[in-house]
Amino acid sequence: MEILDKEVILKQFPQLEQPLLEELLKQSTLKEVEEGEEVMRTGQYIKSTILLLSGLLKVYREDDEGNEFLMYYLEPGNACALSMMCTARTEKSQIMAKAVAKSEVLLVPSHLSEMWLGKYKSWHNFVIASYRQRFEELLQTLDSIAFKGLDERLLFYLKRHVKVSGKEVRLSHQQIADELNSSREVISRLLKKLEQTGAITLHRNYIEVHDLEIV
Amino acid sequence: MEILDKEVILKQFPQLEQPLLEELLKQSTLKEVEEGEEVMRTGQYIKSTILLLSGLLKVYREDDEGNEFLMYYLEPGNACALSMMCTARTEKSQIMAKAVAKSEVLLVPSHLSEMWLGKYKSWHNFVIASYRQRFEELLQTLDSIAFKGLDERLLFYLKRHVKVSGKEVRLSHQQIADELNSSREVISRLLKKLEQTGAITLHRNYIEVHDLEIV
DNA sequence: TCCCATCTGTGACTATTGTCACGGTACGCG
DNA sequence: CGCGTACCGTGACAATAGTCACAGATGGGA
Repeated sequence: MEILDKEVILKQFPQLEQPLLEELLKQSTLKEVEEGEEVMRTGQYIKSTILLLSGLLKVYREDDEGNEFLMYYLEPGNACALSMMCTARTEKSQIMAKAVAKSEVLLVPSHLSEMWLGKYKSWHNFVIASYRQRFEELLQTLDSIAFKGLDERLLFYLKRHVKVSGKEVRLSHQQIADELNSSREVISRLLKKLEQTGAITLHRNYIEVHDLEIV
Repeated sequence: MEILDKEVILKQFPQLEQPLLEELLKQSTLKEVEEGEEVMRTGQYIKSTILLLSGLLKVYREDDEGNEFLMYYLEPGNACALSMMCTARTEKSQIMAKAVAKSEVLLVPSHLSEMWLGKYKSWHNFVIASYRQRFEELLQTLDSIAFKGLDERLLFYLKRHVKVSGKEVRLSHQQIADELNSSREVISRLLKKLEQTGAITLHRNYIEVHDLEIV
């Protein structure tokens, strides 16, 4: 645990009121997580709200057979309000959060987070807004799975990835297939088609995105 | 708007504290909805939290082309905390709540609901618990769509329906197909297979469920 | 009672997605 | 610089789900 730099927090969470920030500094834990490291898993003992200071997290679902699919990304300034919500069940499927890049997170113990809901209006608003945003994103994911074919889902996936990490998508076809719960060959084929339209260019281990709207 | 029977509310929501119940009686609106009537639609002007007193609601997603899929059911004693969450967007997809049977709902204006979060501990707990439950159910639906074939999804659907409305499932194949965002013929075929295992018996406009666990 | 609207069953065909097999390519490391 | 490992491309085939066409069943009014 390091000394928290108040300015860093302030910059990411300008909407939080002063006294709340003071408490945040005193009561929360800063944690650095490496790329690929697991940040949260539903049903774990420690329940905290997670505030992302830097880096990038992906939140995804994993079933009992190791299948997974991406729910959404968390960017700096976002909170994973989910963690407040998750009961300590040890059931089959789980929600996982993993660092996509080296990240810094702030862990707020659940009891504090709950208390602050009443104590600090700005916290209350922040948590509600977080929920709202995450929920909307989850619904978009849900829609694309329920209503769309794999080709459109791939497009949706790429757009989202571009939004959080830029036009150089450094992923193998296998990784994409995993996050869409599909198979490598199928993704390769679809990507090839996309390349033929001129929307992207394929390279080893990364995809250069030109324009995904033209498709 | 009728005179609210305090005892009815009390029975459905025993976990709420006395002064809160008083306020509920004064400030909320009772509404009767007929079978098939729409109770909520995201993006509508009036934002309220919905408490279900009697009957049964289904909450589902509908996209711009009229496709739909069932998210979950709401039973008496449940709240649709979602309505607090839904911004007034007029986007493509929507969350809808519709009465499956004649129902009575209590509408709590959003600003009160939010205020009570701080004022009444029991309300806070109730809302959080509602979220949690609905969210878990939504995730189950999500799982079944993402990871399972249509046969398993149908089973899951039937089980859930049995849980809320008993072993006589009064639905046409077409209705089931709609709620699973599939087509009638496919559902008919799968149901036929289920009948052959002895799990169900098919009739016109209703399905007699014997045992869905044996499959 | 008879007729029509609705519901159900089924075969044939198509489209999409997943699986298998295999060959080629690029990169990193000794 | 060559060798191995991971990555990518592709054809053939299988499985699942959606579509079309049509026939038969059923039940509720006129």
